Amino acid sequence: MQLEPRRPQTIDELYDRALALAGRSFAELARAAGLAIPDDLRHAKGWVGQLLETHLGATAGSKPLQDFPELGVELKTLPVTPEGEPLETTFVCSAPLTHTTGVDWLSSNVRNKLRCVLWLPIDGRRDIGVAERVVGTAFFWRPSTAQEQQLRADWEEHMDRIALGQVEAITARQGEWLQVRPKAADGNALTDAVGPDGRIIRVRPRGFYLKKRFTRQILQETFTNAC
DNA sequence: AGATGATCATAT
DNA sequence: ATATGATCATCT
Repeated sequence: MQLEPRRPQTIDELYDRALALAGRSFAELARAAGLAIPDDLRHAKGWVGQLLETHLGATAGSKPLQDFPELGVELKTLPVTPEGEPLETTFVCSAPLTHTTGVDWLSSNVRNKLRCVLWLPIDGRRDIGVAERVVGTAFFWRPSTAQEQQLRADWEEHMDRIALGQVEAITARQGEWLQVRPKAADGNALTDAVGPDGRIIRVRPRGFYLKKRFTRQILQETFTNAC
């Protein structure tokens, strides 16, 4: 296979290219991309995501943009079990801990990131080597009205706590579908946040993550067909 | 076993 | 430190 470094020009082109990856092993994709295959993902957690980005022509780098800005599409890999169950939560974006006045759901990063997602289920089996794992069938998703309400309700609950200086009281157990968890390089990473008395405090950076039950719901509505 | 809290790599 | 890409590893 030839690697396609061009950016896809249309949604259809992106979709076709993503579907063409179904069934392919990470070994062949890595070889085509000229990438070395890690023994495991312990020290290469974002490796699969980057591998797929390369194959689909996404903009590499650290820019705070969607993967395909012209198409308004965000790419997300989703590790799944052989039964099609999500194996991990899905990181969405970092959580703003200061300057939160005025930010509402409609203008939130969470909503904007999730407006249109190209999900790429990937073989998440840890009992086989990375090279042997394969890509699943890609699909486009936009949140339904009901799903957007689920996310909005959780987002508002989290943002209320953050705005009220209760960041440190936030637990990953909170939120039915969307949770807030640490998102940092290590325990030394600190950022500003609003403290209980309204003053600025230093805390571990946090991020919004989709709980498994949310992505499970997406997978089910997508792959459940009437037989 | 599954989820929570912690962590890993890279670029800017 | 912040953004991107996430999974690890410990605890319950």
